Parts: sequence; C-alpha cells; structure tokens
Amino acid sequence: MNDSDEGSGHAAQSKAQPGRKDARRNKEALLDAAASVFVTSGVEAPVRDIAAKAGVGLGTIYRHFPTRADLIIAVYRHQVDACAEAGPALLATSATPHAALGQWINQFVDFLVTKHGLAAVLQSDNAGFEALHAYFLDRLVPVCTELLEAAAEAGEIRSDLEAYELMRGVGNLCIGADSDPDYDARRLVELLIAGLRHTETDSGRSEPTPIDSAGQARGRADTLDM
Amino acid sequence: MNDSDEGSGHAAQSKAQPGRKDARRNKEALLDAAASVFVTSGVEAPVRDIAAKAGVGLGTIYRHFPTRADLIIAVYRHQVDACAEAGPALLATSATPHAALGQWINQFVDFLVTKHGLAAVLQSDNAGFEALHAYFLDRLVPVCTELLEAAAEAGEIRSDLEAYELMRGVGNLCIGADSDPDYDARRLVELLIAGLRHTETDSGRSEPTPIDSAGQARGRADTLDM
DNA sequence: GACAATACGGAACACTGTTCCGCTTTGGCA
DNA sequence: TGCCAAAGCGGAACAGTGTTCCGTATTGTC
Repeated sequence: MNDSDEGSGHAAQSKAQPGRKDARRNKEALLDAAASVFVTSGVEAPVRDIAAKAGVGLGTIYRHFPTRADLIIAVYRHQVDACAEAGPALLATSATPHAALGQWINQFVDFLVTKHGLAAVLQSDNAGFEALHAYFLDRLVPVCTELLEAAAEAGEIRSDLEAYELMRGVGNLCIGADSDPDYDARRLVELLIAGLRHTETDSGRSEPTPIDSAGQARGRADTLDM
Repeated sequence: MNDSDEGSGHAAQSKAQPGRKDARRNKEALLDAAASVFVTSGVEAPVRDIAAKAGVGLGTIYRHFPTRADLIIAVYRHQVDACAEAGPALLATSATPHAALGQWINQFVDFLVTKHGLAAVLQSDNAGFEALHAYFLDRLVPVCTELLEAAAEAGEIRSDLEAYELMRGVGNLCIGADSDPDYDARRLVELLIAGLRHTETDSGRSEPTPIDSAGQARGRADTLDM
C-alpha cells in the first residue's frame, strides 16, 4: 500500500524520486523519529510524540502515513522482509528442515521481543492495525508454510498445523515479553515447537497428542460457565 | 447472582449488607449490564455503554468500581474462583496429575476464549488493567503450581517451568481466539502442554529440549536487527 | 521573478477513561 | 408523620488518544 522503501538510512538508489524534496526529507525524518521513539516509548507511543521528535506537524505525519499502522509497517518493513528472506536461506543451509524451522522461528521471536509492544499491537483486533497484521502475515506465512511442509515431508513434525496458526501463536506468546523479566517468550515458543514434533514412538501419525487420558472436558466450559 | 463484595476486600466483613438499598440495587444493575454488554460488545466496550445499559450515570459506575478493571474483575470473579477451586478437585479425581493439569488448563482456556477480548485485556500492559492481571494471577497461579508440581513429582513432565509463565503463555495464546475462526487457541495450548511432557526417552532430565540441532542463532536477532 | 502545485502546521473533531461537584434520595429519629 | 444530614447520583468537564481539515508556506518550473 505504500512505497516508503526506506526504513532507516538508505542511500537513494537512483533518481526518479517522486514528490518534492522537502517532502522526502520529512518522510525520512519521520521514519527516523518513529524508530527512535518506538525504542524508548514502545510502538504504542502517541503520534504527537513522533511528530514532535521529527520536528513536524500532525498533518505531515498523516499525509505520509495514512495510519499509525502504516508508519509502523514502514519502520519495520525491511526487517520483516529480511526475516522472510532468511527462511529459504536457512532451509538451504541447515542440517534438517526442522532445524531451519527452529532457527527461523527463533529469529522471528527475537525480532518481536526486542520491539516494545509490537507483538501486542500485531494481534490487537483494534481495527486500525489490520494493515500491520496483514503485512506481517502476507510476508511471513508463505515462508513458514514452506518450512513447515519441508519438515513435515521429512517426517520430523506433525503436519496438521497451518503456518497461519503457528505464526499467530508465536506472535501471541511474544506479547508482553519485554517489560516482564519473569516471562520468557523464547522458552515457551520452544515448548510449542517441541510439542509440534513427532514423539519417537508415533512417527508417522498426524493426530495431535491428546493432552490427557481422560480428556472429556473439552466441548465447552462446564463448571465455569455461569 | 454475584456477591462481589469488594475488589480489594478489606471492608468490614461482619456487616452483611453495607450501604444504602438503592446503591446496592445500582451495583447489581451495573454488574448485570456489564456482563451483558461484555457478551455482545466485548470486554473493551466503552464504560458509557455499560452505564447506559444499566440506566445509571458515569459517576455511579466509578463510585462502585474505581476502574474499568475492577468492574471486569467483579463480573468474572466467581468464574475465576470456580476455576481456582476446580484445580484441587481435579487433582483428587483424575487418574494422574498430568490428566488433572490438562483438564484444568482446558477449562481455563474455554473460559478465556468465550469471553470477548478478555485474554487480550488480561495481558495488556496498559496500566489500568494491572488489577485485573493481578487478580487472575493471584487466584490461579497457586493452583497451577500445585498441579504442575504434582505432575512433575509423578515424573510426567519437566519441572523447569514456573506456573506463572505457563499461565501467561496460555493466556497469551487465547488472545484473539474469538473473532478468528482460523485460529484455534485450544489446539495451540495442547501443543504447548504436549511440549511440556517428558519424551519417552529422556524421562528424568529437566533440560528443555533444544529446538534445533544447530541452535546458535539465539542471543539476539542478528540478521534482523538494523 | 512569478505563480501553480505541492506540502506544511496545528486547530478542531470524535472518541476514549476518569474526576468532580451540585443536586436528589434515603432512612434513622422525633 | 415530617425532618434533614449523610449517602448516593448524574452528567458536565477534563485529559489523552487517533484522525481530519484547511489556511498558509514552500518549492520548483517557466
């Protein structure tokens, strides 16, 4: 939806830069300011703070980035792209598809966890962030699918989980991982990925391991619902 | 339907019905209205909507519930309590501690998933919801610890995960599970719990299963960070 | 140097949660 | 019964969001 190739210092490639020079300068300043404010105050920092830091009015910010989400996308775009591109590379160089999947997920988690509040805003059903949500998903789900299928074909993991669900689960697990030293998202994600693997004794089946032996407490909350 | 005597709970407990009758009636109406609005519009529904539904002014809502979070707590208090109490019961009646843990977590997940946006608000680092967060944790973490320890002592699961982390992870996985038919929180939680179990071949160790064999991509995002 | 076209700044709007205070209702006591 | 402080009430007002709008300033082209 948005050109804004820059994300931080980018020597402009060639010419043909559209628009006025001051406009381009402001957009650049905005991206830098946003990146910096996101680091100190988190991704949910007020738009006004970013505008102030960039020395720019509110109108300017909204002309360049129609929505807060668009600004966030622009700031993290090439990091997301780098993550997407790392997938096939890892698959090519890793010992096994499963190893590649693990490393890739770890990269993604490290990315999310180091960006104050990004994970939270990513899963927010707040309408304003749909674009952000969609961008991450569009970019990463195909890569994750590839890794997942490779690992499944190699018989390393069960094959009944969609990449979309895995990505959302991982994203969810990263929420609040900053700002709480007692919560280690990386470990929980590892647990989740471990749960994905075939047990030594059931290699080949794709049934999810039942979580308990008397597992009839499923359909709906019984004791709990009024 | 709900006592909801007090959120903080250091009021005089000898007096049966404190306050004026109209005040009690309004509080009751507020709880009913809130419960109903939460069902239709989600937990993040505007305070004004709840006040309107209860036929009451804003001042009234804030006199009874100093904060949105307190109202949410009051609405769900006895369901949370029921969940807490179900823990020991399950432990007593289930075949194994692990089965009890699984059933208990399932109950909790079913509860969270059926309450529009509760999981999201629960993990929100938004300062206003600390009380809510704290209440859930205070009530449920001890129960979870008990179940976890029982299962660990029985040698069914690894013992290196704190109940707090598990609860937060489960809560996180439930975020957005309503409002997205393609995301099945229950399944992911099952995966997480499955990952908690000892593999048949390593019963006794408590090392987390390494998620990949060439796992050096850990410390910090390398390729990803600008 | 003139003058569209383009872009800018920030006031204003709509929507939150929360506070405040003048007015109303209640219920113990004559 | 009627009185009247104390308890409680409603909603205007405040503070903080994201977003829109438009009069003004800047730019780059002729």
